[in-house]
Amino acid sequence: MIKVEKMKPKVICIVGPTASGKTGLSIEVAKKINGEIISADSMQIYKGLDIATAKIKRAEMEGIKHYLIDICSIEENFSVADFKIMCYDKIQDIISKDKVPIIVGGTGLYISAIVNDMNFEEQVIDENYRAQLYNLSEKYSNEYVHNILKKIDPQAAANIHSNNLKRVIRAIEIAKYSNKTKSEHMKEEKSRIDLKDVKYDFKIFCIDFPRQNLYERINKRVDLMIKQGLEEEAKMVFDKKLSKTVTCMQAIGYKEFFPYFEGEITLEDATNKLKQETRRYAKRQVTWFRNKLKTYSIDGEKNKEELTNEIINNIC
RNA sequence: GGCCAGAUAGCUCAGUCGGUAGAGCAGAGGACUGAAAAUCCUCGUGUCGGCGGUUCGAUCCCGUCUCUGGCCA
Repeated sequence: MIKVEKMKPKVICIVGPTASGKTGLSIEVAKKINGEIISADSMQIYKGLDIATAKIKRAEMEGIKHYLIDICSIEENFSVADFKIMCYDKIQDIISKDKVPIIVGGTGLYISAIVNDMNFEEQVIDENYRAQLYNLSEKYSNEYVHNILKKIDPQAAANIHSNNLKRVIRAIEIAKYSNKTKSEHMKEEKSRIDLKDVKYDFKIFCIDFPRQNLYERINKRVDLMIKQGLEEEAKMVFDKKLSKTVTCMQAIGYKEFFPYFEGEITLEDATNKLKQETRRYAKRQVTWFRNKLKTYSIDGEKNKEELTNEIINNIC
């Protein structure tokens, strides 16, 4: 008896904390398996944010096609929901060309959205309502807003700490503007994954380093960024005087320089702060990969060729 | 050489009127579904510089030594 099963197309994901060498490795893998690369990086989406985001340069691509880089201007809004739609489109495009999609990036939520086929419905974001909720928290307390959520979605409220205002408010918004609450959405997703009702066969590789080693790489890379002109890029962002809610104001590599531009700290202080923030970010990334994704761990200290072979051996 | 002030967590320091100690920072772990490079939660045992003395008991008092600052020669 031969069991005939329709094979799902394979999609390779290469994840890892910042400065782990994803970019270089992904090029090698793409060359070997006739692949094309989709970036899963919440900041490389934006045009003009180049040095701080360690965006790949044209010359480094070695002819491999890259998608979802430089698709928004700094002032535009972009979210996981947009990413999910676009990324699924690109996956389909690449497969239809008989090539292998390789998703490469460090934004854990973006990877999860793809791998778990998260469902984002059409939704309007009501800035006024959001502001109203923020006002309530200031006027009364975080607990006050948390209590509002408790009434409409107790399960979500139990999962979100009352101080995590951003999340609490979002959960309230979901309940108000969609026909389901947040916890109902999540239940649905879970059952979909349990039924393995996902379109692709995702193979996720995570580049791991001993922490100390990774931190050294980060420190070195920040120094390199400075040499490449990070200060100027940060000044460009600074001079735009954007509101704090604009995405690029959250990127690591700009806001750390602002006190320096204001004359409050030295360049050295700013650089050290930047290194520290990057290290902390890497730690959060590692936590996500470790606990949210089922990854195949590869040792970042091995050379690119070895790693490429390891990946290829594991996808066949 | 003399005088003074220090020496306590990886760092900066607080404190114990004598009952073996705690903040900030650093660091670690965790959460995460439309801002995610964001947002949020949890975690503090260290010969209280060495050696003696006083004391039931010393990180605290006394002596001495070492080291680090400062001042005077």
